[in-house]
Parts: sequence; structure tokens; C-alpha cells
Amino acid sequence: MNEITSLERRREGGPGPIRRTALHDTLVSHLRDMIIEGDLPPGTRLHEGQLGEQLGVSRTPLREAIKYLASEGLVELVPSRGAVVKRFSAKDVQDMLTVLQSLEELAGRLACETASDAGIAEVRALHDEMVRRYQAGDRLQYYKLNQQIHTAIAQLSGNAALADMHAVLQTRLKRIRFIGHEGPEKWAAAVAEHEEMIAALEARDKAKLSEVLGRHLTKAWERVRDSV
Amino acid sequence: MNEITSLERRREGGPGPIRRTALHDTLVSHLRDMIIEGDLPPGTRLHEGQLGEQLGVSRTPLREAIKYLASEGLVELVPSRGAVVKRFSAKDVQDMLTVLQSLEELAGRLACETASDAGIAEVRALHDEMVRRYQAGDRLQYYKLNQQIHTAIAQLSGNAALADMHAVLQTRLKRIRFIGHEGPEKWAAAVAEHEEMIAALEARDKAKLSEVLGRHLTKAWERVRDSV
DNA sequence: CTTTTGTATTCTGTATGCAGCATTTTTTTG
DNA sequence: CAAAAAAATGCTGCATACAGAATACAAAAG
Repeated sequence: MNEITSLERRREGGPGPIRRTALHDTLVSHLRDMIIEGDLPPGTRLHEGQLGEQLGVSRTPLREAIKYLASEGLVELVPSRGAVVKRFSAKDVQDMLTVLQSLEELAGRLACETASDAGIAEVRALHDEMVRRYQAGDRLQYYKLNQQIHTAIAQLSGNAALADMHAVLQTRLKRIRFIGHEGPEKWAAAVAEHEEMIAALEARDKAKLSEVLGRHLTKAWERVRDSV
Repeated sequence: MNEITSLERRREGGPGPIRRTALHDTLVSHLRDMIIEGDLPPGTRLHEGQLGEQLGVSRTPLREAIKYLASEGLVELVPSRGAVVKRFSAKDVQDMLTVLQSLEELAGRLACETASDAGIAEVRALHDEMVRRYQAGDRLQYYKLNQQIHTAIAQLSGNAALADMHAVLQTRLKRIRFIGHEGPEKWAAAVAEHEEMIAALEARDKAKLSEVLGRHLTKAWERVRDSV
């Protein structure tokens, strides 16, 4: 658990001259990661005393971070019994993907209209890097770049609310996708879809991009279906 | 400020035998209402000491509630300077409405497919009541029933994630709509659109309902455009 | 008169302490 | 020996206390 050291380094100021992130933000990120990466599996009670000690923080800021995550939907507050990591059913996941699909289709259309060439180029760069990771068989980095690309497209829409909602859903789903290890052939298919996506985006082909994004998420459901 | 009494009544147990809501939930609701109803205008700093005293609560649970609202997007956290009520630009509002539109179109389609007859009947009941309030010129109750109807349709979709995202956006927009007092002719048009909505829902006409909901929100933007 | 610097105050951020509820273990009773 | 009651433990929820940062104010210098 290197959470402790990294947390304390930030509190002391560390190498950087100015403390960038407040403790609250740091705590939220750490807890999020712990949930997503499975350190805190669904159903786990978030023990304030224990967890606080582990992170080197007192209960007060920890509780505040937990409340934040509760509003984000990663954690559930049970009166008088603290917080537990939320458990998502198969239907929950499918529902989230349905909404995400709708949002990405919208984002795709808007991005084609309003994105700057520079913005599109950045996504292309992410994509190329992702393909390299794919070819190298680096699952973790592939996964992260994949997420980044979808996030980037949501942001290219220029619609902050859209990017926001997209981020919330994506965060909730991260844990699921993090687990879902599809086989080589499905993985290849996913990469191919991404290839189409980028091409459509660069051509600013609204209909095409929207369609590919939608299809990509329909397939995504098929890919994770068994894992949940 | 009757927040004090109502909060304290709950803490003592009040008339009900069991304390239903935890203090956290109560606080969140109260702060939400205060923001929506304009007691705390955009840009206002949430003064913990003062606000806590006003509500009869110590700073700790208040801070937790504020963090919750921050994650909800109603409030912005400024490091070392506390929380500020978020200010939405005209573009922000338009963006939120765009997303809301997309979500409602989806909700409409799903509702037509999966809603129970009983569920639809409930929405009809809300609608009829709303029309009565409209005829009586009761703006506040009309407004609240209007919101309830849209919320209900989102829930009829049977998609929890969708209902969730919808609720978040609706909450963020409540304040804007609460202000926007459209004239009589626009009001009448809005009611007519609602009439169409209910009819389409009862007929389970996906395409029609989706179309009306979308149009309704396009018009909604035209209605509030000047207020922001 | 403006600007700057030092000081005082106010507010946030975090830690700690205490009361009450939930749960578990122990004791008592049938 | 089983079941119920009672005590004990552990944890959450809230309040208070303290340290540090930011701001406001005041005095002094240009």
C-alpha cells in the first residue's frame, strides 16, 4: 500500500513548490481508484477508523470524501451503519451502457460539428498510441487509453454537461470494464471499431461517427455480459 | 427562515415514531432547496459557521452535505476558501437542456416499451392535476407537478441510470426554471405539449412521444433563453 | 494620495472526543 | 441444551478544539 506515502508526500509539500491538489481531492481520487481496481470490492463496508489509519488521515476528511463518492454513485450510505461499496447488477450495467451509448452518439454528432482540428488531432494521437499498446499486448495501458479516448470525444463535443454525465457513467463502469478481459478476437474487433471511429471523426462524418460509437457500446455489452 | 425549526423537529424525533431521514439527507435537501429557491444566489460563499448556526447544526455534518452537493454539481469547492454556489452561463443552461433532451427522448422510447399500465396511469393523474393547477393559475404547484411528470417519465423507462442522470440535470436546472416566468401564451403552449406527451405515452407511441419530449425541451430553451 | 507592508481577524481544514445505535458475546432461564 | 435476555464491544454520527491559510485592515513609506 503505497497510498500512505504518496498521500503524506503531498501533505508535506513534496518536491513541487506549491501544493496542487487539496487533500479532499486526493482522498476522493484514491478511494475511487481503490474501488475501481478492486481493493475495495462491492459490498465492502468502508471502515472509517481502519481506512483512515491506512491512509494516514483522520476520520473527518475521509468522511467528507465518502459523502462525495456517495453522490457520485460509487458508494451507498446506510444510516447508522456507514458506507458500503455499491454493487451493480447485470441489469444496472446494461442500463448504464444504454445511457452511455445515447450520450456518446450525441457527443459524436456534436464533436463533428464543433471540435477543433487540433482537438481531433489529439484524439488521433491517443488512438495511435492505443494501437501501439494493443500491438504490444499491454492490456492495462490499452485500457486506460481507451477510456481516455472516449472521454476526449465527450469533451470534444464542447458540451460540459455532456462531458460531465459521461464521466460519471464511465467512472461507475470502470470497475466492470477493468475486470472484463475479452479474448483476442473480440479485442481485435474493438480496435477495428476504434479505427472506424477516428476515421469518421477526422472526416467529420456525424452520422457515421454516431453510428460507430453506438455500435461500439452495443458490442461492449456483449463483451462484458459474461463477466457480470 | 423556518429551516431551523423543521430541522430541529426532525432531530428530536418529532411526531413520527421512527426517525426516517438521517440528518445528512435532511441537510442536503435543505441546502438544495435554499439554492434552488434563491435563498443562496449563484456566487454566494457558503459560510460554514454562519450557515451552521442558522440551521442549528455543527460544521461537521454541514461540510459533509456541502461536499455531497459539490459532487452533484450545485456547488463549487474552492481550496482554502470553502464552497460557492455554482453560477451557470447561458451556454451551460443550453448544454444541459441539450443533454436532458437526449435523455428524455431515450426515456420516452423506453417508457413506451416497458412501462406498466399502472405507471402510465399515475403520470396521467399527475398531468390532470397539473392542468387543474394551470387553470387555477397556481404557478408554483404547476411548476412542481411539471417537474414531477418529467421525473416520472424518466423513471417509467425502468432504467435507473437514466433516471439518475435525468434527476441530476433536472436539479441543476431547477433554479433556472424556477425563475423563468413565461407569459400566458407560452404557458398555454407548454401545457398543450404536455397534453400531446400524455396521449403519446398512453398510446405507447415511441416515435411520437420521443418527438414531443424533444420538441418540448427545444421550446423550453426558447422560454428560458431570455432569463439567463 | 497611492502603494506597500505588517498585523489582526476570520474562516477553512483537520484532529479529537463523546454519545448513541448496532451487533456480538455472554449469561441466565426454561 | 436451546433460546432469550443482558451486558459489552465496536462503530458511526455529531460536536468541539486547534492549527494554518486567506483576507481585511491599518500604518508607514514613496
